[in-house]
Amino acid sequence: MSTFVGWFSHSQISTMTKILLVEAHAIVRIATKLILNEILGPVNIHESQSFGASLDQLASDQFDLVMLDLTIPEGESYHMIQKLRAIQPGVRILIFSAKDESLYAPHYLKAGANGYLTKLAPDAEIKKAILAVLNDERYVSTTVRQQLGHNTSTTGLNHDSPLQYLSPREMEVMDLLLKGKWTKEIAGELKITISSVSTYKTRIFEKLEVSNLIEMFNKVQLYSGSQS
Amino acid sequence: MSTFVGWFSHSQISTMTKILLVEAHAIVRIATKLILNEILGPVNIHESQSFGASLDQLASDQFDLVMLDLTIPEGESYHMIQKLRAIQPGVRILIFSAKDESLYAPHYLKAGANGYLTKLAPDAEIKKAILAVLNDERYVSTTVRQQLGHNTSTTGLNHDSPLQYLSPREMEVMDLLLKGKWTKEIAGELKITISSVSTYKTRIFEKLEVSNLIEMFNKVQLYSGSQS
DNA sequence: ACATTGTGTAGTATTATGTCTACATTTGTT
DNA sequence: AACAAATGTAGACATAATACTACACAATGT
Repeated sequence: MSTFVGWFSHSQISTMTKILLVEAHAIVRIATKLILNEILGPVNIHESQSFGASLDQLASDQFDLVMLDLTIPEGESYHMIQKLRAIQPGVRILIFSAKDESLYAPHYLKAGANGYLTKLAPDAEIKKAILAVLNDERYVSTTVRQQLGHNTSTTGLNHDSPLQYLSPREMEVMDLLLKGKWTKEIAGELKITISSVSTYKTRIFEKLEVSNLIEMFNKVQLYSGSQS
Repeated sequence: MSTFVGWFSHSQISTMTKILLVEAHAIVRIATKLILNEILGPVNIHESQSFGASLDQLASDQFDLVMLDLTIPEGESYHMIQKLRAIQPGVRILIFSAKDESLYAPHYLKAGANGYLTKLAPDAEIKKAILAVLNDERYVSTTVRQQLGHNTSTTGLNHDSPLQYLSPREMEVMDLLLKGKWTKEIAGELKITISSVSTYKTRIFEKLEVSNLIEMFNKVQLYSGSQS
């Protein structure tokens, strides 16, 4: 059952490949390590169970790849990409998340991730994604690839996720809103005024064509089955 | 690194232990199988990627244990317990979910689950949970155990939904709230003052033990079952 | 290079909502 | 029957949220 695929091509890396798993769920880390060993052979894997911890690890060690879960404790949505890159500009970042890819992938790719892999992906797809990113290719599922291609408006019909039209900041606010945070709380968390949060809220509602939280909840739920 | 613990005690089961993993994420299934093999030795594992599929499998095969993720496609919150038991009354059910245990565990235990294991649990805890449930013990984390102990008033088999404690008027207001109506609108519709609506809202939140609309939404979803 | 749209951010005035308190009616309980 | 708890309802007052408006700066289109 060993599916050792061999070293990834163009192997510029002479020392052992070093990978950081940023993932709070032990059960996921276990299987990920297994898969990494299957496709890469002996490999140097470090783990973080919070985003803060991952920053520390990046600061003290050079990594080839970071596999990043989005629902990590201390997570800061798309800012995480920037913060990781601020420490190691060249590090490859593969998002590995349970959040619906068609909803979130475009945003994270835009923010600079090298790939977005959903946890719904089968075994083979996971391997493909890891190898692709290690070879400096961008990884997205075919679904998302089509989605990204489509929305360059050729057909009047686009049944893409409405979330695509949200700006990064709006996205961030929406996530917090979806967690049940109130305006004031969000303002504090993002260190902006309540007024600004209100503005985002208004714009989000407009873009999503909803008029209240519940409708928004339903609309997003529609596209994003699960995440917990 | 093999942590084979041996057969679980009181092994009434002569044939090979049969386990059903109801889990949409391949990555989680992989590690779970690994762990099961570590603690139980050779074991007969089946997998379902949707709740519907799991019902089919239960109907055609006898299982010792079902490990059930709550965010499974076609999932129906706590009704799933009843439906599984309707097919195999004696089957042990261990919830294995990423949802916050202190919020959800009590409800699922009341609904009849044999244990609630969070995906945040470390390796060792996962093993403990599986073995406990296979030995017909109820498994909960120590956190939740304390939580359950606290409200001794509810300790007595009260396995109904908190929605039952709402008065008719409160129920009415809640329904409107769930439709996204705002306070003012509800007041108009029910021909009472805004102030009264506010009072109901407060009482509803108290009874449901939630602090905002989103939590309320989730809680109600939990008890009033399926739709998607 | 210039015009336009999108994005991040707030101030202020206005409006909505929540909190605390209160009280008359039911309803439930010994 | 007698008393306690739950229910339906509000007023006064305090706090929170929104609508407008505005503006700088980035991104994009022509």
